[in-house]
Amino acid sequence: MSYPFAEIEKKWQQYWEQNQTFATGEDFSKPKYYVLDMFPYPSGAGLHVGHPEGYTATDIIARKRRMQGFNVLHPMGWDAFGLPAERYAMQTGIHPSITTKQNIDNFRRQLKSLGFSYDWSREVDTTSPDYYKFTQWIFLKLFNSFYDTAQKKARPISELTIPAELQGEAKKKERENFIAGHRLAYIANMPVNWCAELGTVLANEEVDEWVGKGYKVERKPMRQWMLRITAYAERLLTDLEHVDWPAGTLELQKNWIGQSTGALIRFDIVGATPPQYQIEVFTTRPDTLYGVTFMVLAPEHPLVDKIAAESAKAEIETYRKTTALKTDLDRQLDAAKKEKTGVAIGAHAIHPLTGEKIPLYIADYVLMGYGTGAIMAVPAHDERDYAFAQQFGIEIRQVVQPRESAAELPVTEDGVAINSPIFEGLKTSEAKAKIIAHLEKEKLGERRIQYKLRDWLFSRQRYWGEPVPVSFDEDGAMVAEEESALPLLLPESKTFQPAGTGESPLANLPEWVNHEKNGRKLRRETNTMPQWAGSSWYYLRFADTTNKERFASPEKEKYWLNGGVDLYVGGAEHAVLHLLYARFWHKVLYDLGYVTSVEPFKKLVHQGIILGEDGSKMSKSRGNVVNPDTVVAEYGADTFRLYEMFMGPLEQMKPWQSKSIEGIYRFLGRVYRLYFGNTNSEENAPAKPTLNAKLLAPPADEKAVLKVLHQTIKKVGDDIETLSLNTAISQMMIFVNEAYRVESIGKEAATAFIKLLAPFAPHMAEEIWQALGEKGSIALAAWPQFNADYLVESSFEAVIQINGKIRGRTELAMGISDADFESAARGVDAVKAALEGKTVRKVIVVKNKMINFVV
RNA sequence: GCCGAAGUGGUGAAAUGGUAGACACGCCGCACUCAAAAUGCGGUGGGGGCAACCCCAUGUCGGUUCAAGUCCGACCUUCGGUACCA
Repeated sequence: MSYPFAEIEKKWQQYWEQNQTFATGEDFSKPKYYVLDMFPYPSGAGLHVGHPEGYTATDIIARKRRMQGFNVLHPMGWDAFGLPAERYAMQTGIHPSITTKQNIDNFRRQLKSLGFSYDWSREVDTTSPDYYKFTQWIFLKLFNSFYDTAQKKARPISELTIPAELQGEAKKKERENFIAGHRLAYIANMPVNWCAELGTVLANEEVDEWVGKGYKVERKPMRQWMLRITAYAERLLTDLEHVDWPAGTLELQKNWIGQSTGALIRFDIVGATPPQYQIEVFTTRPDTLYGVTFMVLAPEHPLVDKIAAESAKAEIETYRKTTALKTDLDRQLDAAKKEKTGVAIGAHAIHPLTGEKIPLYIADYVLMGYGTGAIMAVPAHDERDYAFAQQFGIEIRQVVQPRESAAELPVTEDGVAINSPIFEGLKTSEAKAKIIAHLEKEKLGERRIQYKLRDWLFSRQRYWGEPVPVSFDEDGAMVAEEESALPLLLPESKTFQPAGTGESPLANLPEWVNHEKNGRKLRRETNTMPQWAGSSWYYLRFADTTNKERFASPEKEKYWLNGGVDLYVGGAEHAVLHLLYARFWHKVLYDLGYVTSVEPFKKLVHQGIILGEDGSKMSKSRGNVVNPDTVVAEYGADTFRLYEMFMGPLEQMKPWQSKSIEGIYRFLGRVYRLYFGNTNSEENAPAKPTLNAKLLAPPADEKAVLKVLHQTIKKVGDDIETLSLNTAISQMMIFVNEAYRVESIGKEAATAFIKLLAPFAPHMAEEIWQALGEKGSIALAAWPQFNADYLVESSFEAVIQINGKIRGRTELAMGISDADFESAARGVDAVKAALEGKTVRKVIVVKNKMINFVV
């Protein structure tokens, strides 16, 4: 053993716990720093080495901020609802709350063994009723709010303007439907992935897995809770300007929201006896309107049944059935093959400009969930429409002339409008503007901004989730739980199998489902919330975890969330959903006056994945998983922390290398022996190691020591700010190498250096701090100040280049004038020789660095 | 297909447009040791030369510049995300 880490680490972990070293400061006159990790799902497998990578980085910055005098909020919690615990319960009959608790205990033990400076008194658990009380409370806020499109914000549903024609007792039902249609939480029939054999709905991500096992999954409309995130599409997009996030993540969010500008155009249906039906389409290319030769509706488009010819109805039904059975994978394959299927429905629309009859089709390449679920097809200028037209023998009419006139159809790029009377000869961008103006004038359509973002499917047919606090009376009217009655507890249960009807296991508990309120017989909602719910607001709870009345007191919210979470670190796999959902909830709470910052997470960083030693992803089946417990037992927590930070840039994917851990372990041993002298073997080690007096003696060259010390103070301090922790560690190694070389560095430098090491290797730092005779914990000592004066040098090694190639070097005084620099350079023998007989055309001097002769 | 990130020694990696390879791992050597481990010290991109030194080298090909790993253009490869979004 290179140094007694086990003993040291245990000692200081106990010390921190007993002394509450990391209790969050509550003196609100001090500046705050809120640094947050994405909280883990406490799985049965325990922590793997990927978790502590981000946790160590945040711990280092949290520890530095504390030493800099900030109030630091650095908490940890558990995203503990979720499928694995429920699956396990279905197999074993053991209640998910029991396994969840065991897993949490294990995670907590592992995290504590790594010496993270969390304030453990602020732990949150999404499955605790004290916590999900407020998850349900936020749900009620969503349920009881609507989005005011004029003010562009959410408002209480009680402020919704009810149209005059819906007033009065006779219109009660219509009025309720109107209100329900505006709520931010609403019920809809949405196509979901239904597996009859499993008796449950599957998430998109799960479909492939089960289909692979031979199960049949179909798309089926089912009653679901939805959250109206689409109302926030524009703000979720534009507010990205306010955050400091990785460029790639911003791009992913933007793509996910998927804004496109174009036009909404209305086509009348031919020959309809009243009512006069219309098809609305969205297009980003209104300039191709003259090229429309057919139209396509999504197979499940509601208008199809109303306008289809009798003769086509059988074929339509067959087509609908086959598309319903198609999985997302099938659809992707179809798209790749560029083969199109569809059915002519025997009806026609009228072209709004030419009055021509346009045939109508249904085809599954048109999706009900995007735009209006119907398109105007322009085969000459859209690849999909082109493929369809070719297969069905439909006319292809070119209306855009591209720059390269030889280009083959379909031409999807911009060009000049042709065969288009109203805007003949205009460039695409101008043609778009002109046609939209024309459509608006003639009331045939209007400008439209469309988003890809869909509303958030918020219900799951699961037991292990937050109950939705809404009931239904015998007429189906919705009755929300009173806020004062929350939490609506998840009932005890012995079985966790789905009800088989597509309802959640809660439907098997009639005594819970059926209840009475004011003499009204009510049935509870049996679907539960998705796992995303609890994680969409936990960062707010950390500001005030014990508050029973509110998710957080206004004062604490305002203090800790001022400007949002200062630094949020977690995996890139959450770049879209979790971060989008949390931002959405945050904005709703902002609109309703419950939070004060526009965005929840100011700065975001993703740690890279740690691969197995073989360079592939760690997985049980490959047998390349590294367990942090093993590493801690063998090398200690400080080595583990330092190694993970030394591996490479935080954001980068990188393989685990057991050989390199040895190097870090050796470095920490070197630090230990530097301070405590060479204690050599275990037997010889004194019980209480004494300080290495030689190290603390005044240095022979104090200036040199102070120079490398202050270089290190600067480099380590700056690098922690940019989370370049690998190079911070390199600099500390340089300092230690230098200390070994000079043998004496003096007490001041010895003390300052150990403070720099403290955020990285806190246990050893405490041990040395104590040995140095300092009082209290080093975690609360003042961070060293950098002084540039010590870095000032009197001379530098000048590099002399000729035509950009190095031809010599010479020692020169700092601040030398350009002219002196040049003559000194010309005096160097090698340079003299190289310049012999050549004409110097130009001389470039980089002050205090180098000179380049151009010959 | 589209969007994004990245390609530097045997390996992990450093490098405000200004000395490419800091710091480590590994390897080689030396000291300590009967020996080994541990530890300490030194060397280590490739090629040439006794040497001083010289040449080559940051995925490929071009360009800008006195000067390019870094900026610009095209391409290749790898990894992520996404996918009939009208």
